[in-house]
Amino acid sequence: MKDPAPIVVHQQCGDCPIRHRAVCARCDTDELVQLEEIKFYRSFEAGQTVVWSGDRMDFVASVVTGIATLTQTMEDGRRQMVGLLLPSDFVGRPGRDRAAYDVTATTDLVMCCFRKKPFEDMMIRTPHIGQRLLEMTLDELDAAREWMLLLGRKTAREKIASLIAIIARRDAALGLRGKTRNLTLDLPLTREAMADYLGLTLETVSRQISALRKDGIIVLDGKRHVTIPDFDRLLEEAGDDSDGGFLV
Amino acid sequence: MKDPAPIVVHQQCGDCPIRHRAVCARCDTDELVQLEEIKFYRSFEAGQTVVWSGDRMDFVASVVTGIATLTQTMEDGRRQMVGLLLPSDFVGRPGRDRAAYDVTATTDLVMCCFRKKPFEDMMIRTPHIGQRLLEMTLDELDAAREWMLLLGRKTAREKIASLIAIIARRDAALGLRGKTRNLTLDLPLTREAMADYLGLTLETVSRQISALRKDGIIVLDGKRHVTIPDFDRLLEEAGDDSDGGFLV
DNA sequence: CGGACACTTGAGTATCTTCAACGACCGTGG
DNA sequence: CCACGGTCGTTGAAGATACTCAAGTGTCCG
Repeated sequence: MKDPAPIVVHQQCGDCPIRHRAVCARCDTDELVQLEEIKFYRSFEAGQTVVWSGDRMDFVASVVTGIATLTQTMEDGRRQMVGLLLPSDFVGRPGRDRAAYDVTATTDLVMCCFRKKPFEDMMIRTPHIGQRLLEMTLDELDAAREWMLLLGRKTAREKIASLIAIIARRDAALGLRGKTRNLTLDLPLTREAMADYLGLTLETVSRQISALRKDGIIVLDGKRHVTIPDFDRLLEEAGDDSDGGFLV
Repeated sequence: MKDPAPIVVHQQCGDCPIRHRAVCARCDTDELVQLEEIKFYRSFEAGQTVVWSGDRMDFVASVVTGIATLTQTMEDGRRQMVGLLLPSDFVGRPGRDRAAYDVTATTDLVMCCFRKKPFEDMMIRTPHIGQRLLEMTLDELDAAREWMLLLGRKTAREKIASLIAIIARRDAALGLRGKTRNLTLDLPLTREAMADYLGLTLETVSRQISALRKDGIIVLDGKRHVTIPDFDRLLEEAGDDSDGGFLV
């Protein structure tokens, strides 16, 4: 086993990579000082569980770096991913003391955690936080609803194409963009995790990725590195309205 | 065609049936007075469209009575319902001026609408509204995620059982409850609308309802009226954790 | 009575899953 | 160094589930 990821003891909010996208985005300098009081960092290695569904959770948090997933599991083991958390995304729910989902680090992960009670108190005093959280939650709700369309109505091939398109857009939104055409990205998920996200089996995921590759929609370099020669063509395969390929 | 549903010109918020559940739930008397200034009622007949996806929307609203649906449609006509709006549920998004989904009245419907701009201004002045909206949005997000599990991983039979269970719970939450066992309810949706909700075809919906009836899980009286002899048995069929049959 | 609408049921088929075997990669330990 | 086991991924064959197409029922309403 690798050494545990280093614990970052402290970091100034001003230098934080997610300063302008996270729940604290609208906070002024004074409010940041208050947040610094109640925050602490936690690191997780790829594969580690952050919390289990039903566990007591005495903090809320922002993803600083890395990727985490939210999953639900049925008694017989069927699993569905219900959220993919990228840097700046928020975890936990003010006003609830137990986790509703399993949270798992799929890459090495650093989270900026706030003790729950002080955070809730601060939300009442500090409208900026609640406002930003509302905005982020509404965005997540939109994303969830788009995902419902995918889960309910898209074919396996369309699901895979959609997933790749979504990852491409999110990478772009995080500023990793090069040009719009001949886009390149790394799949941050195993085939199994993709299957859990898409409501498929891992075999079907594998087959459809192979099919998209054979049809020239994507180019694979290794198992995880993907090049998209023609993004519009990918969007067609995804069944999305081809209009803008824009970020939400 | 029937006469249009009567337009309710005005109603005191104090007498409103959703006073304590809607976005205005936490408002004090003074705040209600301000809301009365910017509110108006709109009525729709069963089947009417409230707004089309992409349409300009200069109001946000609460469902007062009746049921509405949010649906998304793909270019080739495939449809997925992404929200079922019951009394007290909120429609529209502050900060966005176009509808993201089709909103349709499935029963006669009365909505309490707020002009968007004044409502947004008031949200800034009145934390109670934003707080309540955040709470409601988080609840909707949880519901959407539960629905993702259903869409991605449940069988047709489980989907139908889940839908019936959810409607039963929502009826109970709205106070239509009798006893917990030998529960009775009306399906507020056509087979087609159920199919759109569940990510199935209407034929599969019909077949699975028949199957649940033959197996004694439900008793049908007409097409829409359902009796549930044993709610726990229904929950088993739904694949849900059988623990509490509780509201959320 | 006839038509529209919501729903049911049947037969054949497509899609995706299940079960199974196998390949590539990687760190470990003899 | 290489064999070993583990994880991750690919591919094939058979089978189950839900879809498509089609016909038909029941009810409401003009």
